[in-house]
Amino acid sequence: MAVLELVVNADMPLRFTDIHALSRQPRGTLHRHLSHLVEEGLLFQRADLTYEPGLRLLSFAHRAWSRNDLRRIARPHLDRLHAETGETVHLGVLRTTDIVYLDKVESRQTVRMESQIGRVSPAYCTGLGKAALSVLPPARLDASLARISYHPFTANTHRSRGALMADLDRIRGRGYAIDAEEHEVEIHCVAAPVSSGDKACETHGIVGGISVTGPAYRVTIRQLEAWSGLVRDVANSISHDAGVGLCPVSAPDW
Amino acid sequence: MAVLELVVNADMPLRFTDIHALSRQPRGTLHRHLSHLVEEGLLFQRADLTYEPGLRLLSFAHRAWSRNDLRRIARPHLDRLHAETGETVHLGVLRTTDIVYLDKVESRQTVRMESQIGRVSPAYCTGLGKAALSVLPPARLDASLARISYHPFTANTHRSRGALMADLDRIRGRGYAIDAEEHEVEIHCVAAPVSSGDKACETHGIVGGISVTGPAYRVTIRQLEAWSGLVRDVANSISHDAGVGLCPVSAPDW
DNA sequence: ACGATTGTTCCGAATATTGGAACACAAATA
DNA sequence: TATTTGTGTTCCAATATTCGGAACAATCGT
Repeated sequence: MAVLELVVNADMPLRFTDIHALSRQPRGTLHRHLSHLVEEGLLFQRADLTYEPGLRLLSFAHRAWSRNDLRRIARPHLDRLHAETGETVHLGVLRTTDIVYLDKVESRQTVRMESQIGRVSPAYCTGLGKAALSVLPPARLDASLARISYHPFTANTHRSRGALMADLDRIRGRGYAIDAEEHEVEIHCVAAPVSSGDKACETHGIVGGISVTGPAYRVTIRQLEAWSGLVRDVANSISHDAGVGLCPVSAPDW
Repeated sequence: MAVLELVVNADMPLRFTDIHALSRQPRGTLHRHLSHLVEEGLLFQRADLTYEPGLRLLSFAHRAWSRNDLRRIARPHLDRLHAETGETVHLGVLRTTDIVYLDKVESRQTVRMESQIGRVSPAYCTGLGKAALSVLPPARLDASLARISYHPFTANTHRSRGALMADLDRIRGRGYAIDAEEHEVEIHCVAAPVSSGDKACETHGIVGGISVTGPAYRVTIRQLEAWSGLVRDVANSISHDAGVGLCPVSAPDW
């Protein structure tokens, strides 16, 4: 898995020696690992002997995405939110320290829609991420915070656990999070947490959020706060629907 | 991997016992496998103890898709083909016996675009699949054909290796494939093969295709044949670009 | 032509996986 | 309430697999 992650996250096809240098595994072992991954279709070996992500990853994701309950439940709400704001709307889910984008409704189709789905962004400096962190039970929050490294993407990015915690307290109080160019410059965002399943359960249970994002020149902080109530309400609707649709012991159909 | 495939391809979250029955592995072994898959984020265990595809699959696919060379190269050509025909255009790649959809340009945005990417369809009864099979070197073609089971999706679906082979011969002769309701009723399609990399190489080298698809009432067989030359030419352009862009020993940038 | 680099194969030693059986818990049944 | 059935989890010795150093080709650079 470490090898797969390494090759997939690279920015270009890697040769055997490149992977060898990065993974620090013995050559014999590494070679066998790569062969297995290629056999399984998780990696693809090109004619020039470089390795790149395999097609099977795509089909896995297609199944994962098209089946996803939260996404299915949230979709009409996202559409509504987009209709009322006119800006880009995201749905994301927390995965330890990162947010994975599950769905998107875009104002203009200039940037291709699916290009964002499956993308991963740090939780501590995005609206979605901070909203999700704010509703995490203490145990899981600690586990996440312990693994964060505070990379300063912009001048506004939180630089310490303390700063993040203070922000999370504010977010818990208001029920929504604001990202004012913390991850990308010229980008503003307002987000609210979505939690599926029973909150009673400390370990399981999906935590995520929805957000409205736009360029800073058009979407001012004032505008974000005007939308904040709406975003929070829509997020609550999704949480509610997700709680209701909580798979009631459904048996497989065979 | 067999367990992962099983859970991902199911139509609903599976319980431990369901997977046990399907996989025929001893309970101890299966339990450990599932635990490992959950640890790795490839599966997710819900509060009701059922298993569903994990989020990590999405992020893997995002990387795989956004980096994919063939897709990047083909995109402008697909746009051109769509502009000239006005119908849905697909790009797909052959994976042993199946076609994996890599990209899509749709006439109307009614059906969501990304819903198809990563989807898998049988090669022997789709235009894309037959086009790809038609340019496969004999060794690889045999390997693929040996693993096909001829499920009759419609009245027009090929039912035997012989029928498929005869069709492939025609396709080789003309340079394009026609799918007249072989996979789905009321759906017509014309496709042409794309082969990236050096054809000299027998084992490596990507084989795929592009297609124009539409409802049978609007896109008649006559219409398909009118488009066939265009589709073939665009496919050749993509093959050419892919051959040129054939990664010339590029070193990683670190 | 020569050494350096790269990809691949081999095989005994070390290790992790296997799977049957026992365990814990719940829900259903008597 | 006692008993049974079903379900998820843990344990551990036998076993099969992986590990990784070293040898082997093939290619590249000079």
